[in-house]
Amino acid sequence: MPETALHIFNTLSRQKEKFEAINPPFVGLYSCGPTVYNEVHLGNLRTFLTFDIVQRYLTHLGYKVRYVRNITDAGHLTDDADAGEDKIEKRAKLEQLEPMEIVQKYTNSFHEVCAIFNLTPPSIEPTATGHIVEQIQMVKRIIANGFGYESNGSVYFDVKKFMEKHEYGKLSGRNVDDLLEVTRDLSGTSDKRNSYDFALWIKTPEAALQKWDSPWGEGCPGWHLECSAMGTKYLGKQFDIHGGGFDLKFPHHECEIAQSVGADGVTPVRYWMHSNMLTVNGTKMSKSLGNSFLPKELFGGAHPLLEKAYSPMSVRFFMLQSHYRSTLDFSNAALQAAERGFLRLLNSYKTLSKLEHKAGTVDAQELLDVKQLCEAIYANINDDFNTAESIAVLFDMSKKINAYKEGVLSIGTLDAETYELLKTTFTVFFRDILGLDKEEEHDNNVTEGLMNLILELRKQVRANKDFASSDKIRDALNELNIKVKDGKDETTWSIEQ
RNA sequence: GGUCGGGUGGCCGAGUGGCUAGGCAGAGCUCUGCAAAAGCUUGUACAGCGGUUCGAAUCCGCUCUCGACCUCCA
Repeated sequence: MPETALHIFNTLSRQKEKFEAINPPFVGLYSCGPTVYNEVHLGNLRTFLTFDIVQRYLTHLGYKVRYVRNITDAGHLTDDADAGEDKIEKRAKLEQLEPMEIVQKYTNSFHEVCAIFNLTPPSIEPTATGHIVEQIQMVKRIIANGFGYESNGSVYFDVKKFMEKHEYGKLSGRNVDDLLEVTRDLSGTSDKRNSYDFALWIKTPEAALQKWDSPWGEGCPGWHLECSAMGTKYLGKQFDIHGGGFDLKFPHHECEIAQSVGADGVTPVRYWMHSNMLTVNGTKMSKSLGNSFLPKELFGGAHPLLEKAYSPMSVRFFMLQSHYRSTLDFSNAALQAAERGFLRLLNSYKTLSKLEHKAGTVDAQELLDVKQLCEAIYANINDDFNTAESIAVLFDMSKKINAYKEGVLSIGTLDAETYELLKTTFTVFFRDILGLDKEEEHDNNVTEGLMNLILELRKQVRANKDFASSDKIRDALNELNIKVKDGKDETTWSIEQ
């Protein structure tokens, strides 16, 4: 078990804080999900991966995690709160489908990608359209408290009023004076009192495809509102962790805080976590810049900028080799380096599952080394989910494991207990916490049986020094992406991507 | 323009006031029918200029430079 306690970098305080659950053993975790108006790209995935790790590790620590990740299927506008068009609706018109067909289509696709990428599904995946009632109720509470006003069929959050009693801008480090300065010229077209006010409820045009009745007329909820309403509903007025991408800090998350405080008078979240951007040549990956990769393109290799196809787990590993709060630059070279490294780790993982402890002469130094590695890996992940450092320890462990296998180091230098510790720690991190074990689906009994047969035959021809035949077998298998490796005592094989 | 965050060896990428991160690539060796894998050895980097300090790449200041947010964005 971990020596040190989990520390999380809290965006609110801008420093690492010891994690303490509000109601242990329960933990409420909310992460902003996708707006399902088209395919998620790799950058989106990085954020979901970050919170997958959070969820996995907290679960590993024994917490009962309720992980809520929403699906935005209404109210997300293409532009400024009162000027834009609903993204889902825009797409529906483009594809000539019902808005809900768009939502279903891209939700399905999102789920597929998550599964391929080995992301644990959330406990609850609520949708905005499924919580119109809750959102309207929240708007009512905000108005009742004097922080919202109706204007021409829409309802806005009154930031100025709010600031008379509460803080606004703490999370993103913004102050309203600054906001005023850069505000674009709205030339009186806005229904807002102040440019920094944001929409809680938006009046929709007569022809809108998605609209709902409300006390203020037909309309749709503002984008920021769904997270507040659904977070409150499923995790309570105050819950432990809320996460999302860096780019959601402002205005999205800032507005969420204001809404929750405005409606219920309670600061909604203890720890805010923000995962940094995936970049391409140093620039943020984004759909609008046209530099985004779709997971499918990556796994299939079908993208002009890709030199080859990469397996989902290699990509997952690639992302985990950096810290979630740093930007990560995407390139073929980096991806290939990660792939090679990942394969090495995967090999050790497989080796470990077959390795058995044999008693020998216990070496005190070896014992200490291994124990220290097992402690270090926990210390690393406890340090704000530092997966990069954790993986470095995994590589150190991998050296030991390989040495035992090769007989360079006797496995008997460890006592049975310490060996078990090593095995458990490596396996738990590789498979459960980092979620990297998903490569082996193609392994089945038939393949296994066939390979055993082929390698047995090959062993015989090798024994007869008929190397032409043995090489022929190896080359032919290689053509099928099956790599054959002749070890000292036995021949192993693996299917490469 | 405002706010914030970076600039680390050939590449990617952690971290830190003094102790080898790690991966990939490269070089040498061991093993091996060959290949692959594996093992061992090897590399002494922290944008620049000042300052604080016994000691800084790590703290402070300035400069250069890249990026994010301030508008939809994970």
